[in-house]
Amino acid sequence: MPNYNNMGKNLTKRAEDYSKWYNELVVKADLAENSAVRGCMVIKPYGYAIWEKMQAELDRMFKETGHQNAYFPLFVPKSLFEAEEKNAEGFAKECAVVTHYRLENDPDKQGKLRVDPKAKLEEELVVRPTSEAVIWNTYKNWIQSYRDLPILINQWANVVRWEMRTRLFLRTAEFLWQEGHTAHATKQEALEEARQINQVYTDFAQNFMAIPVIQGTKTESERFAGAEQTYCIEALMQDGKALQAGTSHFLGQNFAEAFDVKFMTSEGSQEYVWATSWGVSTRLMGALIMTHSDDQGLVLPPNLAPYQVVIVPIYKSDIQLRDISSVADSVMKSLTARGISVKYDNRTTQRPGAKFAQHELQGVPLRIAIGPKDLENGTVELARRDTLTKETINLEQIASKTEQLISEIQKALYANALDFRDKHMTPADNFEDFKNILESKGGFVLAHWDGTLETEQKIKELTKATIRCIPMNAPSEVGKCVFSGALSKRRVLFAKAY
RNA sequence: CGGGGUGUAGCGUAGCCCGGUUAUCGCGCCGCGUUUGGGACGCGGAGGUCGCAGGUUCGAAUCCUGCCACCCCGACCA
Repeated sequence: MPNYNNMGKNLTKRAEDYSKWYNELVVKADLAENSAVRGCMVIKPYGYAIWEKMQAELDRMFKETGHQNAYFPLFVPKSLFEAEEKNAEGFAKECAVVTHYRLENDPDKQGKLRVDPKAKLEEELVVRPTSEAVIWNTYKNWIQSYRDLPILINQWANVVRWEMRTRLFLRTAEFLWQEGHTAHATKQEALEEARQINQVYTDFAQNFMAIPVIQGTKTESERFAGAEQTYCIEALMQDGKALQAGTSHFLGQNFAEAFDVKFMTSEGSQEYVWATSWGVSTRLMGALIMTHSDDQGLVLPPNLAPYQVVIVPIYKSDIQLRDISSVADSVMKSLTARGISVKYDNRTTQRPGAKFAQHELQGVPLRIAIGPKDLENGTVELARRDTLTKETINLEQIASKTEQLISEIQKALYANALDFRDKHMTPADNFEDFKNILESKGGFVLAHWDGTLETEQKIKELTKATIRCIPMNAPSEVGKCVFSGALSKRRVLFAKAY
């Protein structure tokens, strides 16, 4: 059993120890914990149930846009991995590599095993940090003609990136994600695919997770290794730091050239195919936690909650519990009939106060309490997690009221997060202001940039802020670079980032 | 991999500088009873190779050396 004592109460959200707050929240809300394996995490059942909700919705959206799921190997032979140079270079420093395939008894240490030196692999296997290499090597055999295109495939998988420093959900050595890999006959079609997925991610984040995001493109230095253009969505966390929440890449013909994937056009000529890849990961759960949580714990948008409503009985005797349970049962039936997910928490081992605290910590959107008074009056108590307010309503109203509140909460969470985000999106027209804003209130800073790598790096050096994206729908506006003073056509989005 | 910090029961900790009975306290856990509309209370109980390995000493959680793990800051990154 998790230790719920003093949970919530201890979570104080101060900027300087935000990471501690965040880590505690994750562990205490029973979502995940550090594993004994370096840099990896254990996703616990409640956390995984949230991930499953996300998967289901994304999967639905991908299929609606014509994609299919498939699965490719975990291991990438080194020679395949290095085929696309930029990509290989970009990931080289963080690869786990399999070099042997057998252990044997250690002759020097009783009962211990050692790697069998005779079992060295001819060619090392890289544990995929991403699957472009294996997939393109496979696509090569699938594509001959323009009639074979497009290929629109998504894979749900785990990947490994041997990061120096890890952080629950945000940056773990192994993480779960989906990665889409598509092949197209024309550049235009591939570009449209990358943009379409960016829009899918945006809709998902905003409508489903209630996380407002800014759509944009990455600067060259922040682009995915091997991509010609990277589209992204950027979200703002409550501590004023930005988080990249999802990316889709237009890969040009780089991978097609590297893996020799050609097709014959309807005119009979040979051409390289055009590619995209895109992904979101369990990092999105980090975004969820850091966007909506408060000092009482997690706050879940109803769309993502493993159960949207919890019913807590309050009773003195077994007979009372029986009566309450029969009311709870009919409430559950009427809610379930409307597609609302409900859990009846009739554990006899916890008292009501402890249950209230636990469900708040776990972010259950609505709580219904039924006690002796309610039995007498034909009422129930309905409490909202997001506002922490309670009201007593008549039993007959419960289903309609609950349904209404669920959609209200979903909207309210988005509206609140959007309000916070907008209040932390500040224009800056000179470097002094720029620095001050980053120091004092944080968040996104909208500033003119001269478009050079030097300026981008210099600003990063001086302020730790990076260009999160060049916003997609930004109006063009003539101005001067906040750092160099050179001419600029539009503002870009700066922030300190995770 | 560089800088800083921390390892004592499931969790959080006191003790360490200045070595000395049976290692402190809270939570949690187990039993019994009373409780149950916001994290219950009483009584009783279990639980520890003080991160690991050496060394100094009559004696080490405490001092010394080495190693390991974790956390924070940097570099890197979904």
